[in-house]
Amino acid sequence: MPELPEVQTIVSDLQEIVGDQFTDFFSAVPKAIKNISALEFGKQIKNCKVAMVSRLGKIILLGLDNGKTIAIHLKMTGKLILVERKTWNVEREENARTILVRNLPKHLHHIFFLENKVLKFYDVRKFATISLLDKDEIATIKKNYGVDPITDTFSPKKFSLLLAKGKSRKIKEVLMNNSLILGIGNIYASEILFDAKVLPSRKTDSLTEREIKALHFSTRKILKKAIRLRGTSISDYRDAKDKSGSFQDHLYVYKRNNQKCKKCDTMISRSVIGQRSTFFCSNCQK
DNA sequence: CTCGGAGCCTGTCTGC
DNA sequence: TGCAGACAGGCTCCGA
Repeated sequence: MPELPEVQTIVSDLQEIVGDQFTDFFSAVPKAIKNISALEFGKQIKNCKVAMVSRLGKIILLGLDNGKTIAIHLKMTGKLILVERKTWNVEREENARTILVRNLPKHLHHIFFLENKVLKFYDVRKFATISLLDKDEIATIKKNYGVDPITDTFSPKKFSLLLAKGKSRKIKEVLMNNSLILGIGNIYASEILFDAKVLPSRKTDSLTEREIKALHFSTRKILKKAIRLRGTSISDYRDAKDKSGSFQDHLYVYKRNNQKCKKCDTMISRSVIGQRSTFFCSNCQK
């Protein structure tokens, strides 16, 4: 579901829980908790304060005051919704738990109770994961991860080097490869390629200097615009306040196959690259 | 090593 | 109306 702009939006919303303290944790789908049992996870985070909320690629990181970090990956359909604690209209934890467990809404799989807030974790397809990591484990993930495209480290020169590492693979696969560039998923890959006027099936080693520059520029432009618009809500993405983003109104190609290109009236095409649907304008993109 | 394909899950939509 | 099949925002694992 969420790509970099959506995760970034959620991370901004979650700044509200910095300084707040976990009081309880409930999981209806314990399998989603990866490196530890749900019970142990709950025990370990109990009474910990949230020291910081950040993002590593598409992974949401809740840094705790005991040095550990809760790492949440929303995958396709994960949703984090933050509500005021008083919304539950109960005074005691036990009451909240009982009421919740008895009337658990569909797809609400995990609940983080904090002193002032409740963080609800929904996930239709059960792909999303939660882990509790120490500093070394975070470092290992970082080591295998590429560059974050909205940071200054992502220079045109750096981008060229990454493309060279991508060898003769298709440009869309390289854009979506997290060991090279972080956070670009299926929606933004198609949109970036349209903006840069490059066909998704082009091999990286066939790209001209000018096209590489355009791709670098469009990557930042599209991602930043999407962050400004608080993400793309195609079906079920919502931010942590349960509101839709609005980038879906600015899509040029994604899921617009058999509709006219907004720039040249050519029909938008769909193909499959790396098992993923790919959308492009065969006239605008070369 | 790289690559393509299956798999994880559930829901929705399409076409027969 | 029913039902099978395709498809969905991500990523990992497996075998060739």
